[in-house]
Amino acid sequence: MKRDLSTEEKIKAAAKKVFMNKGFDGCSVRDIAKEVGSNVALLNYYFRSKEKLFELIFEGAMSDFLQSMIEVFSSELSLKEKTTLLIEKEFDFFMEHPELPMFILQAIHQNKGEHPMPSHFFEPISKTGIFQQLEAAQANGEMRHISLRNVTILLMSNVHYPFMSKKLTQQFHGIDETTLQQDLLAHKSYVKEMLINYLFPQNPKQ
Amino acid sequence: MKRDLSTEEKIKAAAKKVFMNKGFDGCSVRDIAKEVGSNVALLNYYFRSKEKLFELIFEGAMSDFLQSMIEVFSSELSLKEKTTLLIEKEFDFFMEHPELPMFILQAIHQNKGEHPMPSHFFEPISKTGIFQQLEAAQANGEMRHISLRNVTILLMSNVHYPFMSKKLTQQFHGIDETTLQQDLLAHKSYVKEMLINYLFPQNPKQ
DNA sequence: TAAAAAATTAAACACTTGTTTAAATTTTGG
DNA sequence: CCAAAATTTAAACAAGTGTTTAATTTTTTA
Repeated sequence: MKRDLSTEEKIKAAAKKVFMNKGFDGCSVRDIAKEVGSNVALLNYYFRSKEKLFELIFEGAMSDFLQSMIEVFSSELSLKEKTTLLIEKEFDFFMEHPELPMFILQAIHQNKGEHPMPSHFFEPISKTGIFQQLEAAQANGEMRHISLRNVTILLMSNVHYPFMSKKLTQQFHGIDETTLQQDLLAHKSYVKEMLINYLFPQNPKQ
Repeated sequence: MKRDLSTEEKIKAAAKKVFMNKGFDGCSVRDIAKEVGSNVALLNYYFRSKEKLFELIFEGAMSDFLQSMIEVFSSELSLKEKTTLLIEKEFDFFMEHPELPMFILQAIHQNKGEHPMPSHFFEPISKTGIFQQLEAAQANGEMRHISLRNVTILLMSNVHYPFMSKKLTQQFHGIDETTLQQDLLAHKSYVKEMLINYLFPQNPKQ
């Protein structure tokens, strides 16, 4: 009765790897089976279908994707400190998992897998009280008056995109992985300085 | 002997639409044929294969993608003015073609289509003399000392990403297309102010 | 207008797709 | 140890894939 989970986990790991590299449409279940080193039917034995397997991988990825956000927002820091820490943490995380932003955005863009989204992912973040803190900081004069949504766009743009565009950047400038890695580290500190200066100006406007 | 180009163009238009929406792997040639309202064999009659057709679409998209850059760089303006103008133009362009950034980055990410890239796209930009202008502006003290590559990453992040993440943003915040459109317009002016302030500071560092 | 060329089609090709079936193997529990 | 359950496999399934062929229709041109 007791089932050995190692096979199930091996399939998930293989599926994650293949899905990340080729996308849902870009791979077949046989590609994944080959990566596992087993039969195709085994995938449907553990997970009911290719789609269900993908949804599982997607949810895990999404969870990782939002992890730093919740961690940082839950801490007892000023908004300025939280912003710095968030950029720091997200950057370090995506340095280790550079494929994640593209995977997430592509899946959502093409509506692969069921995305509960609205409340399912929004609520945990809302519960950290970050929104109230933002309003308070803006009322304070500590922070520039920008909507939460626009702050989000600014942050995500500067943190996610550089990893999504890795290949484009490499091909465009004709540089190798190591050089790009250095550029990304430089980008991190630029973004920290630029965003902090902009969002928390010395002489706040309005 | 004179061939009517309208069919060929109709196929290209349909292919562009379908490829943009579903990606190379996400669609079949029959999907495209259905969009055209014709037979599958016709696609291979005009273009030799699905892949060749995709490469054509990709190259056109890439050309559009870099168009504003070359236009602005070729003008007779200061670097600061060029930066403002570039953000302005790219934004307006992507407002009209929001799917483009995701299409390009996804194609490159998954190595769909042959990407000549290195010189083929880099050279025309290099020929505008923008690199010399950048070095001069930095020697001047007019501009912050940031490598060309990092300037590129900063600009692209803030201009491309917001369009790539449209669906994510909408689902995340639970907003409709019109509201997002307004956010994007706001983002444009934020980015202009933020980037200009950062790249061309009043009291330049170093 | 009639022969030649071009455009369009339906049908078939060989192959891959995700999934299912049923048999074989391994593991488990009494 | 041995039946029962769980796991793994090979094989087959129907449907979909990109591409090609050959026939048909339309257009061109002389």
